[in-house]
Amino acid sequence: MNAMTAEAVETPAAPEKELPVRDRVQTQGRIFQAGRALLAEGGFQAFGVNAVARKAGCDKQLIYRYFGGLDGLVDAIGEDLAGWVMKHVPEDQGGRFLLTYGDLMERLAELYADALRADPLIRRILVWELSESSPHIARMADARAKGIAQWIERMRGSLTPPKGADTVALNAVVIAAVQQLVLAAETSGSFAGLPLKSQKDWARAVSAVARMARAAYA
Amino acid sequence: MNAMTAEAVETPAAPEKELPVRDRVQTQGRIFQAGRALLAEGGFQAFGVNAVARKAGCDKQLIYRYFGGLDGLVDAIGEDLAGWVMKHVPEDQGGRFLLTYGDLMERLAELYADALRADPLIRRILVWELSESSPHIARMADARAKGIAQWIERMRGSLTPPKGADTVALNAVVIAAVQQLVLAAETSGSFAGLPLKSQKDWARAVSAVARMARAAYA
DNA sequence: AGGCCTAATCACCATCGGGTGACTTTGCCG
DNA sequence: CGGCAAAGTCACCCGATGGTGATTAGGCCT
Repeated sequence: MNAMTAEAVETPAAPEKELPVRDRVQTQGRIFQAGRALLAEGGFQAFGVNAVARKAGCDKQLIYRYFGGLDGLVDAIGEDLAGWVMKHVPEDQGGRFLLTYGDLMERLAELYADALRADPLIRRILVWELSESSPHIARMADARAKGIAQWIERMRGSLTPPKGADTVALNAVVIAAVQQLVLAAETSGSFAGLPLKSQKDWARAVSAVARMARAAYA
Repeated sequence: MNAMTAEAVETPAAPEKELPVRDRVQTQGRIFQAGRALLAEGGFQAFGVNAVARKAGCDKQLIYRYFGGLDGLVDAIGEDLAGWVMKHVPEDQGGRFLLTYGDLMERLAELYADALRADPLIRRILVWELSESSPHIARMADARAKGIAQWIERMRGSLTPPKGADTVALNAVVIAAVQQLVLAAETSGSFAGLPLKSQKDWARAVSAVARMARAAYA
């Protein structure tokens, strides 16, 4: 600090030093975003106190102070993602009329695939959910399941499924297929011989899901 | 060591000490099995040189000597699992006739679900594949994809799919749905509101997949 | 100016991870 | 018996991790 008296005055424009902000909410925000980014980029493996602090450009102690540790940070991120389905899956019907329950399922597959493919963070969290079972994760999964259910409820409108169709199970299957395909695509770029890279690949995959969903309700 | 002269002779029956085996192949086997078990129980997170050595009851150095490190061990395990699909999915038709392509897909879903549910190790590896992409993992995934393709080829016999059906994509979707459901069941016990615990739950889920698969080929 | 609250950092701890070189034991073979 | 190669163990190194107590530095208010 005393070195600034003589020579540092020659560079008054604060060259690189990114001085600490000394603003609690802003620092909280930086930590939060660092956590999100880290999770989105490297998954839960790259997620740790030290890594987050490094990325946020502050001391890890602050993570404990402001979030009560990693668990608290995860909770905060999870809470922020609670309404993810509603936020990221549009409610309109994209100009189409949903005349049948099959139409609805087809649209669900499309939208869900698009939403997942557009959001790295949620993909990582989905994988995380498969890797271990902790309270936070369970809560997040639960919130998402409820969100999906609500979304379907809203989109359904007055449509009624054919008698004898197990809509809960069929919904789950459609969602499961889409989800697995998207997750697998990230690391391997294909699944069971089906390439999943280009936009055309995805059109093909979604079309297959749609065909099955539609047929199941015919 | 010199303490054995006077007092240790009173316990000649080797009470607890599990002396080292000094048999290379057997020790290799113990390491191998320890790796498998560790992977099956705790997933790739619990998998490490120290953990394997601990479980195998030997020094970790031997892992480097006999397998060339963790990577080598993973390769060995992966190689052993190469023909997994063929080994664990029966070839017969369980007394049924597969009259249509839809029958085939339904049977595929059933068998694949059973096989996955019966094998913790393969489930962990599947999750691992979603979590990161390393050469080993890629090789394992590839081998499995080929195995599935071969199995279908064999089961198919002389059945021909309807014209206009994208069999590769439809296969992938069925496999994807089953896989996601099985993996999700392990940690959360349900998926998108569909419970996946009891045998009845599974019958319901597989039935939904089967209905969709069958319908898609109708 | 002095004091005070608090944001932020520093220094440190124990632990565990992967990895390596030197060492000891054992059985076998001439 | 002597010795030698193989099986196995020990003792380290290094870096990174989660976690904590003490300390510094900055703004604000009287």
